[in-house]
Amino acid sequence: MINLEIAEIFKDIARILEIKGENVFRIRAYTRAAQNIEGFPNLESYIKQGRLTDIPGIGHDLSEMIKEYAATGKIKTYEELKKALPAGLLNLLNIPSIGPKTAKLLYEEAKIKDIAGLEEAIKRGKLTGLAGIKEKTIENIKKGIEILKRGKERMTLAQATLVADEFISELKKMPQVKKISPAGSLRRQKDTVRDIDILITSKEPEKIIGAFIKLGQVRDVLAKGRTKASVRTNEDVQVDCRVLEERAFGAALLYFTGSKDFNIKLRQIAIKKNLKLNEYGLFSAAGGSASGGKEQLLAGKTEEEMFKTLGLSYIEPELRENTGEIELARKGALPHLVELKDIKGDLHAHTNYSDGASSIREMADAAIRRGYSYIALTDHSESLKVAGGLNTAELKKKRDEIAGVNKELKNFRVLFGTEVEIGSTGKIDYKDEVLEGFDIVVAAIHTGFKQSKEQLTKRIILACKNKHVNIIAHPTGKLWGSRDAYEIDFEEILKVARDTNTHLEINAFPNRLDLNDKNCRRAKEAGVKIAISTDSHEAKQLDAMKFGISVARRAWLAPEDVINTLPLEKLLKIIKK
DNA sequence: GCCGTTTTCGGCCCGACTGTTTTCAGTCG
Repeated sequence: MINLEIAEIFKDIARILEIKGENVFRIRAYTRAAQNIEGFPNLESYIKQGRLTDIPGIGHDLSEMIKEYAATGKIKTYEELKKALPAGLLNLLNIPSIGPKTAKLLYEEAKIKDIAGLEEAIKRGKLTGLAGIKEKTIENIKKGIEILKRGKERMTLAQATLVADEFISELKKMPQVKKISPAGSLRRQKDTVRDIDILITSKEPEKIIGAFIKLGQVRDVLAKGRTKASVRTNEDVQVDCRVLEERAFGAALLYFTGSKDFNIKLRQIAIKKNLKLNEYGLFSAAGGSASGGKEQLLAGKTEEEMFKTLGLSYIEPELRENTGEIELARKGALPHLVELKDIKGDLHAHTNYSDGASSIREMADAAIRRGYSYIALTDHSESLKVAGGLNTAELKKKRDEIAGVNKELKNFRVLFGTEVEIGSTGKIDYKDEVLEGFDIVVAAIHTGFKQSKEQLTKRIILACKNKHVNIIAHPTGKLWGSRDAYEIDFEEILKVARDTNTHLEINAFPNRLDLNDKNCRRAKEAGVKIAISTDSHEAKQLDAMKFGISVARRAWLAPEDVINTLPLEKLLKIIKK
């Protein structure tokens, strides 16, 4: 996608400028622009409408570059800059412990042009003698190359939650630990997480840090100080731990939850109010050395008082990305975000009729235990043979069994559903008279991902136009770690979905999380309502709902944006086409 | 290079840890 391509270019430009030792603010501008552009899958429509400078961090120059890339596939400034440095040199910056200064030194003083060259130079002892580089630094570079080569991708939110829970439950056992909380992107509930931050309050930081680096899961200690340490686990996950005093817990939580951009914005607000914001608290600025002015702690214990003192209403962690939430917090106009307890049922789940492991009754019981009042059991349709798609005879049997279960259950309803195939031409694989018999129809693409953007878009649009299709499941087909999203004209699909009263799904299954937060926010803005569903293939998996909620909250969804927050009668009414 | 509820020019977030240094630059988050 064009936005990702341009984001990569801007990141590259930033790195080239870093090595060249350019103005740090100019570098930051490119970095920030890259981050923000990544979040605009619909960049083309912004270009068409001449709205590029509406994107935060995009001003005159960068908007020209974006237009240039869209028109010619190249950015002249970038092509020029690239000539200045060997292509492989930027890769050195991917090595932990090597930053722009070191990369520059290695290139200028040792003629190192890429990682292979660096390894060769280390072997031959060519690095010794370079200014500021001694044994320890060389060791760290070697380790850094190792780490890079083992190259862990980001974890899914579910995996990160698991790792963090493990660490937290171990550390909680220490009597010195007062408060403990995950922070960072995990607390912001991003769909994937690179490393894990854990925040602790205690009067005895050394003891905590000492115990932390000795935990069973820890393989390497990357850094260790009095109040802070970084380790890598046996599974190659980096975990950072930071210990502070209790009176700074709110300030620290705010700071370590981020995002970086959010923090910078908050500090700018503090400065304007003549205050200083750091991880220890919010302070009135020192009155200057002449007055011997002491800075005074105004807030720090809780996040709530931090926000309040900054003149903002409380901003939920999932929103903290500096994409407009701070401005709304200033006006007290933030949306009320959907919560797990708002969910009344699951609208996409499988049973042992197709490829699931649990029976109809087991799925119903599991849903009841979670406080739901309905569940749609949406087994695969006939053409998806690999997943045991149901033929007409099997459908009848399933419908009868559901009717029986519904008779037994009070205040709960099992919906007779299906997940149908959107064929390679957009055709649904059950006939209309069969589709009519379902309470709810979920449609999805499981084959033919390699088709062109136009074809894939057309398939989904045709599915939306089918009068029996209520929900498009996992609309972009992304599978974390194994399959990229297929390309679709999302804006076009949103229009048709809205006009045909078709709903899009947040598939809450941990390696899907599709729609993602950004697409989902676009859907809300376009007036498309969302279903959050787990796609469970076993009763226990209904618990994945919480990850779908995370996506929804990051997408700014309120309960009224989500159809399965509705009671059954209203739900059935609203999905009618 | 971006940006403005003090500004269209002059600012631009802040601190811990490391390794190499005798006071700090580089890296990281």
